[in-house]
Amino acid sequence: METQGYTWKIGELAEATGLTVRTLHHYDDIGLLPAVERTDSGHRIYGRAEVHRLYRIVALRQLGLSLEDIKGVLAGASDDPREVVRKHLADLTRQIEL
Amino acid sequence: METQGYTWKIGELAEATGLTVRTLHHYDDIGLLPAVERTDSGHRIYGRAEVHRLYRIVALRQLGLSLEDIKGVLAGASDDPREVVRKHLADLTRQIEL
DNA sequence: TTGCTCCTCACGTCACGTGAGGTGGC
DNA sequence: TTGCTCCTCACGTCACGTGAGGTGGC
Repeated sequence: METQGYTWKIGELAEATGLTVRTLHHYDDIGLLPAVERTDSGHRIYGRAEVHRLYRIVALRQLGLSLEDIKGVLAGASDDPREVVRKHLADLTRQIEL
Repeated sequence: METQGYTWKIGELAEATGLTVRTLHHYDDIGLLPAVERTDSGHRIYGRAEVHRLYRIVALRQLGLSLEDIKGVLAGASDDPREVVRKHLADLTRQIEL
């Protein structure tokens, strides 16, 4: 089965999002954003799904979620992501008010 | 010469700002916010000036400045702090646009 | 062949977190 | 005396940064 549609190399994805290649390596290493495929020479290949996932990662990071928490949000297909973010904000509020 | 007016212990300052005691220890360690005085038993004492300085630190941190840069901004009496922040934002913009 | 981009270690860094073990003031 | 807050090490953590040394495709 071949990868469909347009694909991105890691440098292109970094440029498009303003992240560094190292950051994308890190996201791959911890399983937050694995490359969908590797070329024969080991180069990471990303597809449409990965790009969409990355934009969600960036948005959630912006809200102050840890990478581990983001992984949880994106993994919970049935869980309401809004609930997780709401909980995170509630935690922060509680921390400040204590 | 005695410390004038109301003074804060580190725990009070932490509670008032929502920071942790450890964070204030760290700011003291790196010289970003030294306690104005110590009690005989070594407890840190903060005065009005330190509280004001801390609020500026928190605000600048919010803008994404590193603690080292914040130190620079707060040290430069004659430099225009707005210039530093503007430079920082310009740097970020450039990074994103590159 | 020259550049540019990609790769994998692997140590460094920044801003603290988190005990460990102990002292001090109401 | 009991609690609570404070202290100093000092190692750990999170999210990458930064070379070091090498390969690969246009």
